[in-house]
Formats: sequence, C-alpha cells, structure tokens
Amino acid sequence: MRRSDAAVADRAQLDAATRARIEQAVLEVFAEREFHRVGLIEIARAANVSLQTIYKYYGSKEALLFVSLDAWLGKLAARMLDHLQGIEDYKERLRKVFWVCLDFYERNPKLMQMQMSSVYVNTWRKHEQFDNPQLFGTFMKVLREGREKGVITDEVEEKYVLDFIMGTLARVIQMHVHRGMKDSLVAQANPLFEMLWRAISKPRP
Amino acid sequence: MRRSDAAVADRAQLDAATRARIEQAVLEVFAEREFHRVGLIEIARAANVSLQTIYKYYGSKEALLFVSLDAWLGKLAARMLDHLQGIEDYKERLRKVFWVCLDFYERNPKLMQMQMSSVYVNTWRKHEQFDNPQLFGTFMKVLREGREKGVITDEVEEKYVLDFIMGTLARVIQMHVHRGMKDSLVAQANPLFEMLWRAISKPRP
DNA sequence: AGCGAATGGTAATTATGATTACCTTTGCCT
DNA sequence: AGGCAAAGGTAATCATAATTACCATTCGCT
Repeated sequence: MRRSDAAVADRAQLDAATRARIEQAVLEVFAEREFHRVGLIEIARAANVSLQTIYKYYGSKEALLFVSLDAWLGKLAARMLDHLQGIEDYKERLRKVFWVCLDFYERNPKLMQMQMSSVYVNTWRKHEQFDNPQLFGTFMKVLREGREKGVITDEVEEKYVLDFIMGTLARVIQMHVHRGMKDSLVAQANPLFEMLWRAISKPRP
Repeated sequence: MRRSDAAVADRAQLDAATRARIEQAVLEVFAEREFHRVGLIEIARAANVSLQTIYKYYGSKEALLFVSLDAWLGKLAARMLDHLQGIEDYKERLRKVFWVCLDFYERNPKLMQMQMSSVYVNTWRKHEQFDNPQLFGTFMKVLREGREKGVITDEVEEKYVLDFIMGTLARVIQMHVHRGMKDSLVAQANPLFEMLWRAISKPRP
C-alpha cells in the first residue's frame, strides 16, 4: 500500500508538473494571438503534451483558458497572503495589496497580455471565476477591516471603493503593458497608492 | 444638377439611417452573445438588411464590430463636447466629463455589455481605435488644462492620472452592468467624483 | 514477463460560418 | 419607357478547428 501511495503521489507530482507546463504554454500562446485564432494543437506542441492530455486534464478549450487563468490568479492570491503576514498597520496592509498586484503583473506581463488578447470579461464571469474569488476575497477582507476601523470613507458604498481600487489597478497595469513596459511599474507603486489612499480614506478635517 | 445633388443627399441620408439600424443591431446582438458565437446573418436579420449590404458598408465582420463601437463612442464624445460648453471652472469641467460618461453608459448599458462580451482589448487596440481617439483626446485635453493651471497633482506622470480616471470609470460602469444595473449610477456620480478629485488634485497644504 | 494506467499520434467526424459569386428586384432619374 | 445604382436572396466556396475515436507506445509496478 505504501508503495502505491507513493506512486499516486508521484503521479500527482507529474500531473502538477504537466499542468504547470500546459498553463505556461497557455499564457505564452494566448498572450500573443487571440483565443479563437489559436488551435489547441499549437498549445499542445508548446507544452510538449498531446492533444488528448489536454482534453483529459481540462475537458475543453474554454475550460483550459479559464482554469489556467484561475491558476495564475491563484498564485497572485497566494503571494498576496504570504506578503500580508506580519503587517499590522491598516494603510500598510492595503499598500501591500496594491504593491503585490503591480509586482506580480510586472513579473508576469504575459498574464495581462493574455487577459487583453483572449479573455472576454463576460465569458470569464460566467465561468464563476470572475476576478478569482480568492483574490477578490482577499481584497474585500482587507477593505472591510478598514471600514470597521472607520479609516475608509463611507460617503459611498463599499462596493464602489472596491471598484475604485480594482479599476485603478487594472487600468494601470493594462496601460503599462500596452505602452510596452518601458518603465518600471513597481517604481510607481507608492505615489499611485498615495493617490488612491487620498481617494478612499476618510477625509480628516 | 440640383436634383442629383438632392438625390445623393437622400441616399446619404438613407445610408445613415441604414447604418444606424445596423449599428443598433450590432449593439443588441453582440451584447448578448459573444462575437464568435454570432453569425453575420443574425445581425443582418436583426437590422433588416441583407448580408451583402453589411459587406458593402463595412467589409468584414471584425470591421463591423469596431466601426460600430467607434460610432457609439463617437456619440459619447460628441455629447461630452456639447455638455462641456460654457463650463469654465476646471473642477466642474472634469466633473462633467465624469458625469457624461456615467450618464451615457447608464443610458446605453448594451454598449458596456457589448464591450464585455465581444471585444478583446488588444484586438480593439490594433484597430487604431483604442478607446476612441476623439474621446481619449477630450479627456487628455481637459486633464492637461488642469496640469497647466497647477491644480492636478504632479507626483506622478500625467499618463497615470489619466489611467486613474479611466480605470475608475471603466470599472465602475462595468461592475454596475455586471451587478444588474439595480441602482442608478448617475446618482453616485458626485460622491465618486469627489473621491477621484481628492486623488488627482494637488494636495493643498 | 506481463498488466494497467497514462500518454502520444493520426485520422475521422462534424460543425460552423465568413466571404464571394451571381442573379433578381426595386426605385429613382432622365 | 429605359437605364442605372443600390439592395436582396440563394447558393457556392473554402477554411478552419473543436472534439472524438482508435490504436500504438511507454513505464512503473507486481
């Protein structure tokens, strides 16, 4: 039994490695050309797996895209949770949230390129993974802390504050990629965050 | 000669009316189902024109989408220029810019739905109509006024200020549609704008 | 060695729909 | 009336790929 357990574990490892390769290929290919212009065979070749493997793992082309996307966003979420550890001050927590996003996308520009080239927002949403629940949840959680502490403005509903943050993040990253990633995004994290903070913090009279 | 001129004018009028019908159909259909799931025949039927007419007017399916999108954004730009007339105060001008966008999308929710269902940001960009130059230009122009007057923050480059505004706008509208357009967006325009203003105006010590 | 699961390779299967070609109809102008 | 220009209708073209089916191969385990 031990041995077969180990075998299963090995297989799981293998699966994980293969999935990683596939998801990397997804990123590369769908970032360059749009979803409907890419055949699955191309992904298969780029990932060094067969077509059947992809179908066994993901079931369909669309699922392949969204599961992969979710996997990448999951990594972002994980990194964020990791980085938030040990930070107490509320403003600094939020700053970190902001920073991790910029940093992650700067390290993985293909992720945003893929989103811009191959993801219809609506279709994504219907896959129940809209903006990744884990990621979204972390944002929401940090934000709520601030509300409870009375640090965040209450002139508008919470959801709009969230839109504010997410909107700025998305656009800044998107345009950074769009402009060819010439300058460092992370270098702008602090001034941008200070702007954002002025917007969403409760005005102190 | 007069008569034939009139005839040409009539024809141009007809063209305009037909185009309007087609572009309305584009909005309706591509808002509901994504670009690649819709056949052109369906658009033709919805607009009460023949397939050939569409090809004569637009040349291809993709052009149809982007020309239509651009036409709608052109209307937004026109409305904005119209509304800006006579407003002197800089902050009020910017507030108006913000308001017109929310108002326009609230009146035409299908526009955002179409963007979310059928427009890949990258593909759009490649069509040289990214975010509509006219619209974009108006934003930029108003923004620059503020920079010159020293009212807008200079802690980050101008482009980031623009990203801030556009990002917030896009996200707020997008999520409004996403959430089912239950409450009025325009009703939130002022508090949202005040938040934005705090972010982008030069802090007064 | 021999089994079994997972994978690879190749070739159907099947839709699907964009784009064209061609011919008919309509409506206006001279 | 006769003719032109725009629009409609129908049926090719022509690709293009997603999805399946089927069979061969590999590799670890017993």
